[in-house]
Amino acid sequence: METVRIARTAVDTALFHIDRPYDYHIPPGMNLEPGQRVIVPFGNGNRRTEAMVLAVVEESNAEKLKSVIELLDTEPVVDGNAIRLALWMNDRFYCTAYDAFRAMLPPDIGTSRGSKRASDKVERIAALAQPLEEVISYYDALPRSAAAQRGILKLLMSGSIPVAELLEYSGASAPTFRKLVNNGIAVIEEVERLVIPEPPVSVPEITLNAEQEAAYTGIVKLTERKNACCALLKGVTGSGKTLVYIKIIQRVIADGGQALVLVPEIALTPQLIAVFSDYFGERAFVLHSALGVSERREAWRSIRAGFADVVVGTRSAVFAPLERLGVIIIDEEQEYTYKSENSPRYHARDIAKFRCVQHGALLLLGSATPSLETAYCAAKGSYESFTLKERYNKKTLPLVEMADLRAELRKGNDSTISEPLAKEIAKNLEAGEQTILFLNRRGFHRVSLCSDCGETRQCQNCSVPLTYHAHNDRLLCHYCGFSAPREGRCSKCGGGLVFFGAGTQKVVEDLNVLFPGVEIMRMDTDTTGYKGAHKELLKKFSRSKVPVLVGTQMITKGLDIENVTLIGVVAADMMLYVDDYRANERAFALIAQVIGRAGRGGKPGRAVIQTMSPKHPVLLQAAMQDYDSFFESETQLRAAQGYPPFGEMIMLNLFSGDDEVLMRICAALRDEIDNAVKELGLEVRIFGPASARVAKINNRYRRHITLCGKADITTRRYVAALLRGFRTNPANKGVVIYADLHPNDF
DNA sequence: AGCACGCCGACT
DNA sequence: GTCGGCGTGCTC
Repeated sequence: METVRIARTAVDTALFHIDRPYDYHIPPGMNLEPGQRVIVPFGNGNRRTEAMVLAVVEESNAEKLKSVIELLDTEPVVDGNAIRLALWMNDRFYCTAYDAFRAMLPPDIGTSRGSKRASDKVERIAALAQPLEEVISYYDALPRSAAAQRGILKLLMSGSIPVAELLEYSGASAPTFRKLVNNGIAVIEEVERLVIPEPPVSVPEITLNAEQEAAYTGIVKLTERKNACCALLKGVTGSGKTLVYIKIIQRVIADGGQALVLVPEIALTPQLIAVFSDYFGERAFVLHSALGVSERREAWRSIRAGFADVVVGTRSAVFAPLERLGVIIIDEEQEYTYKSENSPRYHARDIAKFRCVQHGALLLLGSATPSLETAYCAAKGSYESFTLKERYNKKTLPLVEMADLRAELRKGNDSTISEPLAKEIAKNLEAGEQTILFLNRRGFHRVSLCSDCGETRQCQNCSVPLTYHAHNDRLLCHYCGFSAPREGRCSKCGGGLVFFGAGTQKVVEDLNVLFPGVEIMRMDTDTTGYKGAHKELLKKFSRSKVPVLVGTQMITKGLDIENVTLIGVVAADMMLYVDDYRANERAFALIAQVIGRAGRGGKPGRAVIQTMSPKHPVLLQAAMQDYDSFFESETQLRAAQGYPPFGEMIMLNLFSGDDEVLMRICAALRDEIDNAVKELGLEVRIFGPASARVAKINNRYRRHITLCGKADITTRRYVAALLRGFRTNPANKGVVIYADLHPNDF
């Protein structure tokens, strides 16, 4: 039987429920390789669609196949490892295979065929224009006097060489070479050239302290194994994690490898970026969102061409096309920015792990407050673990005071600033030292709290706080949908209930009343709208010694100002009592981080934490920066509920313009899932349907159903089949569904 | 999602 | 008789 070569492709417009490899004839004369993009006809109307060639295979019964229309790339834009990664993502993150490729490629890769741009550097390469025998006979026929020509030809016969180098080595003049070209013996080929960057000449030597040295030697041993493995480097800000990173990267490079460094957000880590370019010069590439489309494409091309020793970037940089990966470092690995909220909904850590396995590389996770999942792996020994305890210049822990907001309420103080905090601010104003007030903005939903005992009303099924909804005057659970009428008094002690939700603006107003005439700076997403604003504000705060800075999340990072000796956590409860199983984890990390900012140099730091629950274990643990005991207690809570790391979550998100329809379909879906879970014997709990935290966006209502438990292959296959079936069922018209593994928002 | 095929009502 | 309504079904 006769076989023909066909291209197996991942098609762009194929939506998830019809996504599978599609085969096409390769027209005669077209040279196709896996990893190249093509245009193919797709669907009844044969619409021209982009597709990625996954494989070229021999097929015998290929009569009814359509043909590839056109080749988009002169050479592959992704390699075999990347194709395997994309197929894995397709299986795991409920995205189409093409979605995965899109995430790997620069946004506007365009057609990389023959479109040389003015910005590209062009190099002139000299080559022979005729077969070797012809050249030899020309060479032999040269007169004795033509030494220059002979010199040129000798060099050229051993291979092509840049014109400039040819002239230099042969000692011949440009006109001599020109003559050879005119005689049709040699040619000049213009080749697009990427500038090969040089490492910086003088690299400042790094000296590690004993602790850093121990971590470094341990980690280097892991990279030398050339066997994929994971390690956790635990160390507070200022303990010198970056120095250890640099040393390890230097070592990996010396071994012929490449390093990939991920950071949560480029804008917040300017110092880190600066350090990398100091040490690795032009061989370090930074991929950040501020890069223009063409800059990004150029950087990507240079990296793919092998000119990078180190790539530093945010989440999407995890796909950087490095072929000799020796180590991937994820700094502040617990940060939620590593999870993509759009398809493909991947976590950079998962991608990094997969790539490390492909390359036999080391995955190094760095953090002062690791995610519970990571800490758990380290605790049970599946990750190696290293700790840096000592702080840079031996700074001591700040003195932390708990300000009891219940007492403030009893005193009649309903402002956002408690008396103890006000007193400390006054002290700082007098001493000419600076103060930072931190307010968490995430989760401004209204949680009811008892003003006497500090208790929140928890969901009976999910052990997360119920949130208050004004539209129906009820308390709701965002996990399971449980709802209860709002109570007037605390069920434990009968005390009065208060709701909260304050913004930075209110804090500034209250400060203006307390300290008239004192300059107050505000830093949040409102005041850092444009690019670079964040940096400028920080500079201003540091230079002109503005007495008080009020800010959100963003002040917890990239801030290292000696003169800041007081930190105020304005509303610790707003972090604690969020209806999210990771609330404790986030609260601990944020509070530990922010109070760690107090005091540098000689001056000791102080911190005031304002709360309704001054005895809350998480607050006390954060105040002491005691991660280990936080880990102990939190692990027990998670285990009891089966939440990660003791179970994995898959969230099904559903949208519709019509809430009635959405509710009906969600209820039916839940029944269907219940049955399937029983039938297949899946080890999962089912939550929901519950309305999403932000229940309505752009007039589209959102609800979710969440599976929590063992996300093994059977469960994942079932969810994929469920998604496909949902889309094909006409009863679900008008409702959009997608699935999210390890959602950020549960 | 698109796009075609297909089987019923108001026009030339 | 035929132009076009959008229900149903497939996409190599």
